[in-house]
Amino acid sequence: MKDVATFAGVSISTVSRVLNKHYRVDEGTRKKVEEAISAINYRPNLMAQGLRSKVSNIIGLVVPHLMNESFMYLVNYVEKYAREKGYIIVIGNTEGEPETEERFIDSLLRRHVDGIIFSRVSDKSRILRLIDKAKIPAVSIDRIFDQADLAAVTLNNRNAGRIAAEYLIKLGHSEIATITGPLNIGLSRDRYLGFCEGLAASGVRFDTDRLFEGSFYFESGIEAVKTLWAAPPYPTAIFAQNDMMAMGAMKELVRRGFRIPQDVSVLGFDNIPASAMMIPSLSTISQPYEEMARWAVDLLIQEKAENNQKHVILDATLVPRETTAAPPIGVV
Amino acid sequence: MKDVATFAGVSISTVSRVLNKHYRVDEGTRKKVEEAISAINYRPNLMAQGLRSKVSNIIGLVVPHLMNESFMYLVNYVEKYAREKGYIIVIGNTEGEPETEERFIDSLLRRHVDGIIFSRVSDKSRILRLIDKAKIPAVSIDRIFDQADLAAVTLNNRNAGRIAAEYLIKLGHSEIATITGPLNIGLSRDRYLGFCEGLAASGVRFDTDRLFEGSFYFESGIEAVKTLWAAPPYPTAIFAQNDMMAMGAMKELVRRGFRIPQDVSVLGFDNIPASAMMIPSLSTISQPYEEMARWAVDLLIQEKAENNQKHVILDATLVPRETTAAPPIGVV
DNA sequence: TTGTAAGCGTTATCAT
DNA sequence: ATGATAACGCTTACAA
Repeated sequence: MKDVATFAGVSISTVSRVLNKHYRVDEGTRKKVEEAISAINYRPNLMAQGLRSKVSNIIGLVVPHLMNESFMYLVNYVEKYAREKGYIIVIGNTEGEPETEERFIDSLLRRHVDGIIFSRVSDKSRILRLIDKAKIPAVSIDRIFDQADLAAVTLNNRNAGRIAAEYLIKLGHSEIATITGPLNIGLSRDRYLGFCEGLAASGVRFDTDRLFEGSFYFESGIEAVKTLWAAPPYPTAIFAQNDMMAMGAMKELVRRGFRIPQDVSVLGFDNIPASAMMIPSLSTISQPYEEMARWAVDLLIQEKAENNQKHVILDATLVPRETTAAPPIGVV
Repeated sequence: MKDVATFAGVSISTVSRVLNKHYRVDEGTRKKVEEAISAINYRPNLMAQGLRSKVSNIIGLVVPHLMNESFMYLVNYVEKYAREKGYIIVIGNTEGEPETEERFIDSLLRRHVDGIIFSRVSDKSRILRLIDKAKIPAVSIDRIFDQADLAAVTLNNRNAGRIAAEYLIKLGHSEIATITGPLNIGLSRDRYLGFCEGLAASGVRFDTDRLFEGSFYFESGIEAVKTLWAAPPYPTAIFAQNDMMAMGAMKELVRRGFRIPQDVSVLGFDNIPASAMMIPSLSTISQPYEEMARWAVDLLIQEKAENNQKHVILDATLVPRETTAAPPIGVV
């Protein structure tokens, strides 16, 4: 910068002023400085800028997993919208470990990032307190925190569960099983709750024999079918709270000789890319990932100005494909 | 930091000294300073540290796509190893656009990141010159650049192609088709070349009628089968250069009434999570993503010290699953 | 409109 | 062993 100044025959403050627009600078000197800048090929040092002006143009993104399609969607779209707004993303995979989580957040705070977006932070983590104390804007995805005044964007999981139940019932099913995520996670409980409500609304009673608490992993879909299909009467449809478990269920159902969807209908959740590639392609409930990411970024940026607690709830949509159909005749 | 100093009754240089170990500081004062630090809950400002000491502990990771399982693997493992080494990752999705690419690299340089890892940078991009001029350590994944003295880690794609051919031949196939990636990409050509060599080594001649140049997307797998199965004699096996195209091919083959693997064997490439979940599960060639990421990070860090051109070539491995079997009797 | 100078929070070079 | 102090590259009153 000093070089630019001497090259252009002005002081460094003038250089700074042409760099930061909205300063009144003589057209002539502006020209000279701009020429000097491109002649020297000067690039401002963002660390120094950040140190002085207290903005880093960095957003931290904290996720519990990376090898998982739904988080991949999140990372993809958050990066995209952040980039459009002039921010860069530093990403932290906490691997579910509260300690890793804390270390990462601490690193973000020491770097004075402009904001933090996190998804499914662990229950026992103290990061809320850290963030609160640092007074850094933050947005939570997939989970609401009453205590902190923290923006959040979540899916209407309860309604999504209803949608699943209503769809399966409309197809004619009444013997419906479900594989949930871990029930100590709020969104699993919500989806389950909505699912039961949806059944009840049509007068179908749900028996907990038809419930399997999974782990969101492929294998638990297999386990679920082993348990739920242990003895007749068999369900004619199954709703899994994510696509990977649905695929596990399909795998085991096919292994046992059931045809999908003629004998059993399978409905997933998440609409991961693989769901469209399955044979038959998997019917599923789709989350509006792109919209969620956009809201997260917008809330983060806006929150800096206003500071009002905001909570955005978005709705899931049904994506009917090939794994769902009417139940076999004579079974109902 | 000033606060810590006054609290402990010492000067800020002493505080700095206890922060940066390997300085000789009196045990007593060290104690006092450490107490002050935790009393005030002081956290060093990494921006200031970076400005002064010229290290940021940031690694930039540049990829052309994010919504793609193989890049997801890369991001996951690079983040993991970088974290273990004390670095954070800022991620940039260039979406294949040279301009986005350049803007991102420029932003990294202005932030004085400690290194840049990039995968499949576009041909016409000028980022090599940018990186070279900035003298920032960088490593390229999936591609070698002769011009720049740049570390690289690549897959032995040629050998991977051979492995595919040899496996299919060993199963008894001789009518083998292949779906490549875009042939203007080096790794597609290498896989194709190795594949042909593998066939030739067993005296099987490859006819370009059996070649379909795909795009690495699902749809091009479907297109490939439409073209390759337009008229008899039909291939009894097909090797796709990634799993998504293999799945597309499966989809279309099943639609046409072929059984997999009884009528047609399908072999993919990448070993994405979905490949194990397919029904039948997809045989594939696996890339050592974790090892590649570890090498990339190691090369980046080490390169700072030494500065010798390094190039690591890793080998793929066969993952036989359910979509490959002997060809149907009477066809051979 | 432009220049001077102080300061952002560190580290490193001097002295002491 | 510790303390002043300059410097890193930038922004911003304040002065001119």
